[in-house]
Amino acid sequence: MPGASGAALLCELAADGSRLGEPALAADFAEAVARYSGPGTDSVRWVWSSGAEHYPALLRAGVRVSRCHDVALTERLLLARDGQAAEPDLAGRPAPVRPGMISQGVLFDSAGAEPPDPKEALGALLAVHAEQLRRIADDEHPAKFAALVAAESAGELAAAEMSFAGMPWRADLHDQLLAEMLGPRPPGAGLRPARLTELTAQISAALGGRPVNPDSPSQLVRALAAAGVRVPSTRFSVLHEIDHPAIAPLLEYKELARLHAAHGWAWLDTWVCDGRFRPDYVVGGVVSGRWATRGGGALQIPRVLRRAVVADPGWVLVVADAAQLEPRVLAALAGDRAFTQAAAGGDLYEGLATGFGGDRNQAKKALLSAMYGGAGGEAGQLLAVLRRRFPAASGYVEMAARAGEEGRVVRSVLGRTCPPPSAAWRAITEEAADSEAERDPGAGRASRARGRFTRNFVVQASAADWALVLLAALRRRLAALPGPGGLPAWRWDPQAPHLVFFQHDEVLVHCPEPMAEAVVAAVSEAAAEAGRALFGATQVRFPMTTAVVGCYADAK
DNA sequence: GGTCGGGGCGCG
DNA sequence: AAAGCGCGCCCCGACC
Repeated sequence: MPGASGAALLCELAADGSRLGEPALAADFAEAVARYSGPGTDSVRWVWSSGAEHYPALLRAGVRVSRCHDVALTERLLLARDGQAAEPDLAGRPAPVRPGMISQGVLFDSAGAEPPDPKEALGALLAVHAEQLRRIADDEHPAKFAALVAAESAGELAAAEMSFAGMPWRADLHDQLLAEMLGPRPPGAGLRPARLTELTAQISAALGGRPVNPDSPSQLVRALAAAGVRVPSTRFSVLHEIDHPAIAPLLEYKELARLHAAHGWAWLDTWVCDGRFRPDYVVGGVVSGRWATRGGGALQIPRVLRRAVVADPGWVLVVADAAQLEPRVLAALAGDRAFTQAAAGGDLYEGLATGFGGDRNQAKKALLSAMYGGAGGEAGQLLAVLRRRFPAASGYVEMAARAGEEGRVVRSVLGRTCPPPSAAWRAITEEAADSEAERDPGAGRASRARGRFTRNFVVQASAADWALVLLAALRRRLAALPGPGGLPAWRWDPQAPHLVFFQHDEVLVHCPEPMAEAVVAAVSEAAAEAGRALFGATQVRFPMTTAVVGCYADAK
């Protein structure tokens, strides 16, 4: 850590969170962590206010930790469980922060604003931590909730390490791809690439010659109407049905303009440095427990740009994604026998298809409708089939939907809890009405919308639980592989395999080519471990599709 | 000059 | 009658 601010106040704790001995001042936190990391210290778990705040500096000092309890992330899980989900009040003020939380911790930084007394800050942190352990033990399912806390905390470690390592990214290939599609890089920042200018001219010409800004949906709707084409919107699904000379250049424009705006040269300049893209992950940033990222659109990288993700010379990428994760999770959650049978094989939808006259596509559509709350078109009929053939699975999501419609909360398999309904939702849905006819139609709409949310939450959040446990298990197994440099596990080893990307149900490991086989094995062991951690002895399998490639685009 | 909601679309 | 979940990000255009 830079300068004089790398000091830390440390205190050993017992398993119940009580102090063992007096706090000790360490002049160099990284060195202190290293001291606690020798052989026989596998069970050490660092308790700190926030890994996001403290771990990157350790990594820069070449030190990694294997386990931690992240007080900030844990507090958020507990608050959500106890129905205290943050909701901005009418004045837009942020939710209150509990004393001793978040900003104060094991570490103090003399460079910052007037620091709190370190001993007091440490005392507050320890008190919150001990209280968290009690609250976890009080959970309806303490072991599962503790597993969730451990996985969330490990996720923060993995996130910091992935940002530190960075995803290999060839700026030269990215630039080449952009040039092929858009024309050469424009000389100035605000200038449009040649191809977009050409397409804009073609669109305007096809619509009668008056200039039209293809980025403006309202201008497009008007210009199309003037040309005799009436459209309710300008989205792709609407436009691509239409037969008109303006449509082809317009659709091409939309695709390219988006690429240019979201992941074009400006993105490259901002986000890729020294051959690495370093996303800023927000662990648990989505209510379902999925991660988000801050800037960089790391979880929306267009598939075409995977060409630019290339392993270093002598290295490979192990690309692993969970096959049909959400339906498998539903099968295990519901314990549906027939469904579980289908999920015991390789292709889940194929296994379900017998229930739908052998039509795999129909089976898939029915399942997605059940998980998302779709009801329109043929979905209704397919859902009826699903209900008959797989009663426990559809019953499970129907129950979740009903809970949501009634304003209750639902939980993932490890106990992540969805937010309670907003005050506005309650006001709309609880409005008294003398008869169904007088009821505000908005009430039914809001109620059903929340039902779709909770219906999906139980599946999406449980799938996120699974992926998080997978990530934590894989991280641990990778660290245990004998590294080529022979460094101990507590040292960050740039020569060893490491996670570089995580996207909901997919992970990338960058590793020396000779170690690829060991990494692939670690992935499948981690997947099996995640299945056991969530569901015990279920028959449902959670297979990973794994590819060892030089370039991300060559996976699957 | 800024903020903010909507349209649209990338990813899962 | 409404009409499939979760995000982040871009641009536009209305508004202050």
